[in-house]
Amino acid sequence: MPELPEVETVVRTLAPAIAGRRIESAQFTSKFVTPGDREALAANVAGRTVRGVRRHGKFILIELDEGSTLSVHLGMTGRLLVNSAKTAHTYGVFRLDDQSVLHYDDPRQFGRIEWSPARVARLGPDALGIPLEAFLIALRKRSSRIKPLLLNQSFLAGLGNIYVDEALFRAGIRPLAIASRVSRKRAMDLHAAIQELLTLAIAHGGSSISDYVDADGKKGGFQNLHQVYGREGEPCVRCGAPIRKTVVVQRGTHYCAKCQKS
DNA sequence: TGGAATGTTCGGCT
DNA sequence: AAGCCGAACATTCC
Repeated sequence: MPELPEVETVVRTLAPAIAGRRIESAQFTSKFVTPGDREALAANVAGRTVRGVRRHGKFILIELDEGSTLSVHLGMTGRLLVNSAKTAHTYGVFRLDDQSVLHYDDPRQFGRIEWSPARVARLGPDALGIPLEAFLIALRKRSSRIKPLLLNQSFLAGLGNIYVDEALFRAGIRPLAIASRVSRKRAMDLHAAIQELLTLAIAHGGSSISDYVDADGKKGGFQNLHQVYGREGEPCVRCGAPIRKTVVVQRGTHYCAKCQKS
């Protein structure tokens, strides 16, 4: 479910529901989602008050008392839902002091709920708001292919498979182009494309491809505005040529062979 | 039935 | 040493 726009939408819908609330109790029931001592984690969370909810890349950071932070990564199919019905894949339950309940659901269990994990510290700058110059300098230093690089969360945090394909299309760059060899002009276009794309996607509540919903259970609408992702064989919105689909680093990759250059 | 799905990590190799 | 690649994690859906 989750790339930066979806995670941001979850944060925005979650924050008003839980900020200022005291967590009466927590319960975790998946050894994958909550590795290690689940009961200790639950005990640590219980009794604390939610000071705020933030995001870095695809991580949701729930700030608790005394500067402590609970991090939630939604993986592929994770959901944080306020006052939803429990399902067969509910692996986290938070009871709040206003009698509301926050559920963490995740069929594939690729998501993680952890206490200030080290991997948050290893994240690169957030994709939304990275300064142009910093982006240009970082790109010039890398000899790897542009798509894998943009998917690398320690390089840039927040983009995933959908938004990388969409951003590269908007900037006219092939997914396999070498990062350091992208012209300054196209690199500037890519930076602008990423900012515009993420901003627009957030305004539409994110993309609901299969089962993404926000904390209130509402779907996003940005999937209707995708220009290449999920449009294999359909005409390019710019030139009319059919959108192609290949595999790059084990991920489905969509692009227009005519509009995107190496 | 096999393959693909919005993600990340790890081991092995170069 | 850094970077690339494939496999693995668990489940659902077509």
